[in-house]
Amino acid sequence: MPRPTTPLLSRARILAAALELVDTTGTFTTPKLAARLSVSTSSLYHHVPGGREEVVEGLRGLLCEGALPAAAAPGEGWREFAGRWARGYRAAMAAHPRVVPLLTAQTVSDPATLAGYEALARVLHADGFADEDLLHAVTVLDCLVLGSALDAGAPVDVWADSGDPASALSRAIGATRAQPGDRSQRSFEIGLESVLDGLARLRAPGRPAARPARGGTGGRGERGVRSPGPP
Amino acid sequence: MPRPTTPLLSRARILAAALELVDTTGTFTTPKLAARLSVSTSSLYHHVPGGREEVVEGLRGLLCEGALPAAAAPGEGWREFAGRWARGYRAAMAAHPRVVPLLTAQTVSDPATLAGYEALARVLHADGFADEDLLHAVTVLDCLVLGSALDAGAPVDVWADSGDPASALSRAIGATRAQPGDRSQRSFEIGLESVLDGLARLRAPGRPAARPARGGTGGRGERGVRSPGPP
DNA sequence: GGACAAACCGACAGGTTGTCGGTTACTGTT
DNA sequence: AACAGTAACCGACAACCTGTCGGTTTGTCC
Repeated sequence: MPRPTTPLLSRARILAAALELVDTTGTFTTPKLAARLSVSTSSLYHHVPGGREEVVEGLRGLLCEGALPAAAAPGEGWREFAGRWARGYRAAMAAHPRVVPLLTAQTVSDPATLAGYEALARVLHADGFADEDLLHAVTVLDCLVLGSALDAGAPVDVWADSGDPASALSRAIGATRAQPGDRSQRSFEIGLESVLDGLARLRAPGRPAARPARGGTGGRGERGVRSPGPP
Repeated sequence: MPRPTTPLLSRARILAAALELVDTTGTFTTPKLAARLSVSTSSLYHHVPGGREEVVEGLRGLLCEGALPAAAAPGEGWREFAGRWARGYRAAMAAHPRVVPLLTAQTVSDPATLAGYEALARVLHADGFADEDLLHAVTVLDCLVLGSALDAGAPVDVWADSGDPASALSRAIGATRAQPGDRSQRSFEIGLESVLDGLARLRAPGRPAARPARGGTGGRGERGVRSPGPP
C-alpha cells in the first residue's frame, strides 16, 4: 500500500497502542505493536525514528506527563510537595505495573520526567535543603517510588512457599490479604511517611524529629513555618 | 565435536561467565555467553535446561547466596538484623549494578533469595511485629533496596540538564560530587535509617520511637511486650 | 506543473531463543 | 568384558525481534 490519503499513524496513536499492548499482554515487541495498529512494522519508524527504545521512553512520558507536580502550590511546604510528588509518581507507575520493568531497563531521557525531578529539587532548595543533601533526598524518594512500583506489579505469592504454615512469611501474607485496600500501596505509605520524617531530620539536624502523632494535628499545620536552611 | 573426556561446562562455570559478561558488557545473550565459554549455544541447555531465564535467576542466586543473613546473631534485635539484611542485600546488588535490570524484569524464584526473605520475616515476627504489619515491613525494606540497587547503576548525569547553572538539580549534583564516598550508598543509608525508624514506630505504635542507642541493651529483651496492632 | 518530502509497504540482513537429531564418551549391570 | 543407557558436545534449523533500504503513491510548496 502506498501513502494513504489520511495518515494511519501518529506518535500519539503508537504510544497509546503500545501502552495497551503492555498493559494487556505484559510484553512489548515492534511486530506485535504494528499488528495492533494494522500496519507494517517498518511504518512505525516514520513516527518514532528511535525505534523500540524511543517508544518505551515515550511510555515513560505518557505516564509521567500529568503525574509529577510542577511546582509547589501557594503556601505548600516541602513535605507536602514531596508527598504529592512521590504519591503521584508511584500512582502513575502502579496504574501500569507491567510497564515498569521496561522503564527500569533503560535510562531516563523523557523531558517531562526530567522536569519532574527538577521541580522537586527546586522545592526542596527553596525550603531550605542544603545543596549537599538535596540530591540524596531526591534519590531516596526516587528509590522508594521505583521500588514500590516494581513491587506493585509482582504477585504477592512470589514470596510464599506454597502456603507452608511454618513459614513466617506465609502467615504474614495471609494476614495481609485480610486487610482492605491495596497491599502494595499501604506498604508504600508506610515507607513514604518514614522517609519524609527522615528527610525532615536531614533538613534540620538540630531539632528532634517533632512529627505530629498519627491522627493528631496533622502535618499540614506546619505549613509556612519553615525556618531558613541550615548554616 | 562429540562428548569430551572432561566436561567443558558446568552450571557454576556458566553462571560465573554470565556474571562476567553482564558486568563487563552490560548485555546478556545466550550466543555471547556461549562464545565466552568457547562452546556452542545449544550446549548450555544441558546444564541450564531453563535457558536464559534460568541463567538470570541463577545470577540472582549467585549475588544473594552469602549476602542475605540467615538468622539473628545472639542478642541481635530486629533493627540490627534488618539493617544488616538490607545493607548486605543492597551491597550484593550494587557490586554488580548492570545485573539489576535483568533481575527486576523477572519474578523471584531463586531459593537462596526466598530463604533470605523468610529469615527476615522470622526475625521480625520473633521480635514482636504483628502479622498484619510484617509483610509491609518486609516490602518497604525490599523496595528501598531494589530501588537503590537500580540507582547504583544509573549514572548521576541522567538527571543533569547538561550542567545548566539555573538547574537546582545540577547544582545539587555538583555539591554531591564533592562529597567523599559513594553517592548512591550515602542516599541509601539515609533512606534505610529513616525506614528503620518508621518501622520501629509501626511495631510499637503507642510509644515514641525509642530507638536503643547503638550498643544498648538490644531489642531481644523487649520481645513479647509489643502492644496489639492498630484497631 | 514539477520538484520534493511524507507515509505507507515488502524484502531482507543480522541477531536471539530454543529444539532436534547425530556423534562420542562415561557409567552401571550382568 | 560386553552392552545398554545416559551425558555432553555439535550443527542445523525454525521462529521471532530489530532495524534498514528501495519502491510506490500522495500531499505540499514554489
